[in-house]
Parts: sequence; structure tokens; C-alpha cells
Amino acid sequence: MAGKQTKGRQKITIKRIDNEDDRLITFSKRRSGIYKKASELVTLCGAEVGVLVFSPAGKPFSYGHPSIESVANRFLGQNPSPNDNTHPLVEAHRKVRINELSQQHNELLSQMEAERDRGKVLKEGTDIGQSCQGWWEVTIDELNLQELKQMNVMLEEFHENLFKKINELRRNGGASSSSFPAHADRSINIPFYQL
Amino acid sequence: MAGKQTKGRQKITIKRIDNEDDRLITFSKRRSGIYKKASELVTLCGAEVGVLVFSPAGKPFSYGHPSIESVANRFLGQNPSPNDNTHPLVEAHRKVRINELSQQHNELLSQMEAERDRGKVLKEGTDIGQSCQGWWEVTIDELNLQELKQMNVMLEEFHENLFKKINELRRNGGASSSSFPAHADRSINIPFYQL
DNA sequence: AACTATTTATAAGA
DNA sequence: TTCTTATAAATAGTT
Repeated sequence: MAGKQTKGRQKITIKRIDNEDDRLITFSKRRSGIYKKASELVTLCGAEVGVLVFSPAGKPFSYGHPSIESVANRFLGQNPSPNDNTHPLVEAHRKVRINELSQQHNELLSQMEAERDRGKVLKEGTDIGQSCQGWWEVTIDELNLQELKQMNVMLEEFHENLFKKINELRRNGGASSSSFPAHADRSINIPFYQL
Repeated sequence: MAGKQTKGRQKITIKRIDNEDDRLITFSKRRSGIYKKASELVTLCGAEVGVLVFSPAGKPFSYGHPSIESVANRFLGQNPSPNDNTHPLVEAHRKVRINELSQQHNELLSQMEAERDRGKVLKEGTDIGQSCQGWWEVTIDELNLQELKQMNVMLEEFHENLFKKINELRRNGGASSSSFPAHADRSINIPFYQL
């Protein structure tokens, strides 16, 4: 009972494991761990879950409930019989994912900036302007008219929220509010981009 | 210091959680947990991982590196380039764009993790939004005036692009262009949201 | 959306 | 590989 029998689990940093043997072992163990978590999510919550893994060597592994194919196909919107109910649903799903991704992306960007402001040196080009600019550009090119109209609805909501926010800021603090021109008030004759 | 403040984590059996609130909470928490595990597997072992989840209500969620589509398509063994300029092409393009966003996003995540590992304490709140409709709202709330102005510049660019796109679509094809009202032409008097 | 007390996952070692 | 053990990490129940 002098020393401990083993060091037990040690803390590791999440970066590539250089030693190949260790890496392989960890890959195997953690893959199993994820499968287990996935199966628990299925059972506990009644979810459908698919996990796809490719080892660095390209070997495929998967867990899926009810099956990996059904989950993957459902997600890609490529398997179900092409009745008209399916397509809008898939579209909606995609939209949701874009929004989620964007949200997460923006949160990350904010955090990155906060870090940088505290003195961290971060890679160039991760500021909101650059990244988001790319997003709009890229997105718009891929949209059809129908989708543009949908986007327009979203932008209208955004517009609404922006006004609310601006007004809120104006009420609360005087200092920086002067940076918004007087004609920022909502007016039918002033295009949004001229705020 | 008499009694403990909480009961702490309690053991549960892996069976369906009947209480809907608890189930939803658990779904959200554990989904995040799986994403984290997946991202760690990516970093530690250089694997490609995709996680697909459908809530019981049918709402889709996913994590993927380098992107969920690339992993899923690779798994399903599908060819990514149909030389077709109808709808599927647009779909393909969009997927590519989403992939790029995912990629960028994943890079950010990696950087964040690296930062944290070097001793930075970062907020853990990078969870994917649970609701499909929170993006604009959430984003706006996090912005200060300076950032709102930045956003405004971006929206102006977006506006420009939208007009270009609409005009392009009008020139090219008549079928769906009628869905845009005549006054959609750029005019100083027509607010963007009324397009 | 934070907080603990606990359970669970897992890094090392055998 | 499979088992063990000590410890790190995830999370159930609560506020």
C-alpha cells in the first residue's frame, strides 16, 4: 500500500496523438465509447442516431439505429420515395442546419475575438466581417428564387430585431448611440442598407 | 456543511425517459456530449467523423468533420459530381458551400480547443442551438453598436448580391421569375424587406 | 445556464 | 487484446 498501483487515468490535451500504437488504441476505445453514448441517446430519448467514422487509413466504421443507411439517407434526403411531402421537409432540415451552423460559427467568432482582445494572437481573417461576408456571398449564389424569397422573410425578421436592438441601445446608453445617424429610424423610404 | 448541497449525479438505467421535460434536457445534453467526443476523436486520431441525430419529433442535428455531407456521402459511396445543370446541380453546389462553412467552423472549433488546452479558460457554451429559429435573434443580442454597423455593411453587400442574382435569374429563365413582383427592381424608395 | 455529487469513460499499466 | 486502477470527464438532479 506504499505507492499506488497505477497512475490511473491521466489528463491529456486534445491534440493529435503522435505515437501510432497509442493512437490506434485510443481510436478503438473512443470509437466504442461514442457508439455506447449514441445507443444510450437512442434508448433514453427515442432518437435516431447514426455515427460514421473513417480511420486515418480510410477504413469505415459505423453505428446506427435503426440502421446507419436509413439514418444517413434520411439525412441526405436521398432515399425516401420522392413524394412531395419529403422535399420541403428536407429543405427545412437543411435550413435549420445552416442556421445552427451559422449561430455556432458566430458564437465561436465572438469568443475568438474576445480571446484576441485579451492579448491572444490568433490567425488572421477570422473576424466577423471577413467570415460573414464570405457566407452571404457564397450562400446567395446557391439560392433559387424560391429560396431567395424565404431568405427575404428571414431578413425581414432580422431587420425588425435590428431596429429593436438599436432602440434598446439608444434608450440604455447615450455614449455610443450618436454613432447612428438620425435617419436610422424606421422609415418606408429609407432602404435598410442606408441606415 | 451538514447535508450535501445536491444529490449529485444519480445512477440511471438506460431506458426511455418518460417525463418529456427530462427527456428533452437529456437529449440536448447528451447530444452535445457526443459531438464533443466525436470532435476529440477527430483531433486525437485524425479520423473523419459524422454524427447524425434525429429527435423523436424528426428534427435533424449533426456534427461532421470535415463536414457531415462529405462523411455521409463517402460512407454511402456516392459520386459527388453529376454533370447536370438542373436542380441536383444547385443542390450539389449548396452542399459544397455548406461544407465550406462547416470546414471553417470546424477549424474554429479546433483553434478554440487548442487555445483552451494551452490554459485558457473558455466558455463551454458552443452547443448547437436547440431551436431552428433563434439565429437572428441570438446574434443580434450579442452585438454592440459597432458590430451592428459592421453587420449593416454586410447586409448592404448582401442586398447588392441579391439584386444581381435576381436580375440574373430574370434574364435566364422566365418560368419562376414571375414570382417576384415588378417593384422588386432596385429603388431607393422600396425597402429591402418589401422586395 | 450554473452547480455539485456522483457515475461513467478512459489513460496507463499489467 | 483484455483486465485493472486511479483519475479525468460527463452528467442527473437541483436551484
